[in-house]
Parts: sequence; C-alpha cells; structure tokens
Amino acid sequence: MADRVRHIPEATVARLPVYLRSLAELVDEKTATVSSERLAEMAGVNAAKVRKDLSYLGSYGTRGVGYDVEYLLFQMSRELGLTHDWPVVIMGAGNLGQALANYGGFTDRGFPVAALVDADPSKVGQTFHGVEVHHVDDLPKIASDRGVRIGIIATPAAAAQAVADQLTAAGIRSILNFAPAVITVPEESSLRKVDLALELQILSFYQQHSQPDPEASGSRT
Amino acid sequence: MADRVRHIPEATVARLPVYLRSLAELVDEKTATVSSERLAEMAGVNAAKVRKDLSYLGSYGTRGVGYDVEYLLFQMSRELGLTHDWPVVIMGAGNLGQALANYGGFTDRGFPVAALVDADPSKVGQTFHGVEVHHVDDLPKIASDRGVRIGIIATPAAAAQAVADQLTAAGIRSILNFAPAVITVPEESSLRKVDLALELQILSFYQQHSQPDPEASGSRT
DNA sequence: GAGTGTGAAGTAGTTCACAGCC
DNA sequence: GGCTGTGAACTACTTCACACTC
Repeated sequence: MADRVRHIPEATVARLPVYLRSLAELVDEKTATVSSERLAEMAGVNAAKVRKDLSYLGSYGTRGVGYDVEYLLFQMSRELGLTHDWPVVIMGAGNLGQALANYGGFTDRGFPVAALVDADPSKVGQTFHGVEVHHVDDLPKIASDRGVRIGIIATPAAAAQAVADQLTAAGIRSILNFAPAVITVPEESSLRKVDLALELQILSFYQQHSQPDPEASGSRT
Repeated sequence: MADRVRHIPEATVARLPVYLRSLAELVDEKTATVSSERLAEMAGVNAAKVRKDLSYLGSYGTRGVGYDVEYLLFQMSRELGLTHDWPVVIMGAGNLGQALANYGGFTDRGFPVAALVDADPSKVGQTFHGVEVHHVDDLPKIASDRGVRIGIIATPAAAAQAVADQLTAAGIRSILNFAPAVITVPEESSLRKVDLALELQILSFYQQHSQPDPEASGSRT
C-alpha cells in the first residue's frame, strides 16, 4: 500500500481533463455508473488505458459494476485542482489577446480572466468583453491582488521570452504560451504551448505523405 | 541503404516545425551553418534528439562542421509539404471562427483561409478580415474549387462531430479541431486537436500538486 | 457473470556514447 | 579536433491478460 503513490505520468495527466468532460456529460444525462469501456469510447481511448489512468487516482471503481459517475467526477476535479477558480492574466492585448478575453470558454471552466496586460500605454484602460487592459508594470500588483497563478502569453513571438520572464518575476509559475516561439522558464514552473501554425504544419506533413505522390518516379515496386 | 527509410516517428514530425522556425531565424541572421547543439538550444530540446530527428530526413549534415542552414531549411520545407500553400476552410463563423480568420498567422505561414463556413443563413455572405462566409451546403464545391485539403473546426462542441463528418464527406482528410469535444474521423484522415480549457486544466493539475500542501500530514521525512 | 486493478509484455521515444568522417 | 550519424541502453507509455471482487 506504501502511502498513496503520488506520481501520475504526464500522459495520464493530459487525459484527465478529457475524462472529466466525459463524466460531466454522463452526469447531464443522469447516468449513475460507467464502465471503463464506455468511458474509453467517450474519451476516444482504449479501456485498459482508462483503467490504468484512473487507478493512479485511487481505487474508485467497483469490480463487476464500474465507476460511480458523480464520485469519480468529484475525485477527479479535486485531483485536477478544479474545485475552485484559477484567475488568469492574458499578456498581450492585440488580436489574439482580445479574442481570448472574448472567448467565454475560460471563465465557464473555472479560469476567469482577471486582466489583460499590455506594454502599450494607448491600450491601457480599454476594456474587452468586460476585461480591462492594465500596464505590464502593474503585473506584480495585479497578480498578488487577484491571486493569479496562471499567465497566458498572447504577444508576438519576439516579445514572448521577455513576457515569460515578467510572469515569472510576478510569481506566476504556470504559463500557457500561444506565441510561436520557444521560451524557457525556471525548472519549477509549468509551461504548455499552443501553436496554431505548428499544428497546421504537422497536418501538412501527413497530407504530403499520405497520397502516393504521382511525381515520385524511379522506384518501381 | 535499403531505399530511403520512410517512416518518421510521430514525435519527430511534431518537432520538425520547431526546427523549421529556428532555421528561418538563422537564415534571417545570415548564419550559414549550424551545429546540432545550437539548433537544440534554439528549439528547446537536446542535441542528440536533434541529430536523430534530422537523420530521419536524410544525412544532411557534415561531420566536423554542422548543417548548412539554407539547404536544411529547404529539405525540411519540402518534407513538411510547405513548398506550396495549403488553403484551409474554417468551419463555424462564431467568435472563434472569426478570430481565427482574423489571425494573420495562418496566411503568413502558407495556410490561406479560403472560406468561413457556417450553417446559419444569416451569417452567409458576411465577410471577416476579407474572408467570406459560405453555407455549409456549399462546402464540397468550395473544397474542390479551391483545392482545400485542411479543415479547421471552430464550432461549439455539440456540432463538432457532424462538422467533422461534413469535412470528410467533402473529401477533406486533415482536420484541426478547436471544439472541446472528442471526435472520430476515418482511419486514413489526420486529426489534431487544440483545446484551450484542457491546457489550463493541465496547468491547474501541476499547480495543485506543486506546492507541498501544508495540510499534508503524517509522513515525516 | 461482469468489470476493475495490475503485473508482465510489448512498443515508442529518448539519451548515451562512440565510431567515423571532415 | 569537432561534430555528425547511429547502434545500444534506458525510460516512458501502452496494451494484454488474468486474478480478484462484487
């Protein structure tokens, strides 16, 4: 039994939110229990993976029955730290920053946008979708006043590293980077990236390699 | 030599665009050759990985010297299928769809937005950032007329699977899904996902587990 | 009988370490 | 001497298969 083993593989962590969403759907449709097989289907993975993933959280299933939807949902929310809100700041009040502030999906899911932050004084004071733009110099104050733990970088690539450093200086250790640039953060910080063009380039690769190119000559058979 | 070995690991494919970007920077600053070490630093990975990744494309380096920046950039663009444009359609002309149409980053990188597509007749005919909204019934025609091979799903979650099916029916086999929903596509199609809330939830997990919880009791040492 | 929990086997990806070439 | 290219060792993740519990 050896304490509660507290190391959950990264790959598993990345799937927990998908299970969470599936569980939320099951609650909506008033399903009381769910098998690993059903959950696997909903999450688009296989059943063995679901069972192994869930086993890292603890033994919350019942053999012969399945998992109690509500109980599992609660445990998973707790594990993911979603039992309370996490206010975020969006760095960069340009197109992307505004669009993200505008996008309801964050607030709805427990990540209210506490502020937009920009270096351009002409943007400071403006409001987008109810979110005010503050000057980057005020970041430390905003972060501590509003308990912001997560920063979203929505600046041009050239500014991304400097902005990451500002977030770090303001005590923000979780960063979601939308800028198409590689940034480095201290060891103890978490960094996730979303790079739209990169995803399209990956699709392009597979597109390129899918159809046997009619121009490919020379190699018969 | 056994032909040219044509299986590149997925993990490698996902890194190629990052190398590509680094190489583009090197070209800008007129650097002629680059070592795996330098490239690794720029891409935020380690040097052995760079060498192994590049070796899948072929032996484009020179021992004792490094890689010719321009030549490698060209080879990599070719491999990624970026020597020509790939027009895309954006499915869903709501907030997110409009924001994506508005975001210059796609067109700049060789993925011009051929059309926005929506089911709502009141949106059809409108223009966002120079991109016209078409009715979803016209999708097959648009796709074939404009050679669209990539579709971007920017609809609400509830519509995502139906839209994916419409894309498939229109012969589009590469899909980038922004909707917070699991969708399935035929075996031969490629699917990538971008889920903003999911990324924040992952950060929340690590945030939650980072600080040694002061309430954690019992285990001394 | 049904369905979880998990060791064991299998697979993919990473890193090491060094032979080989410039 | 410097740096690539790559087998070999290692690590992470996935899947299988079955003992175990309800």
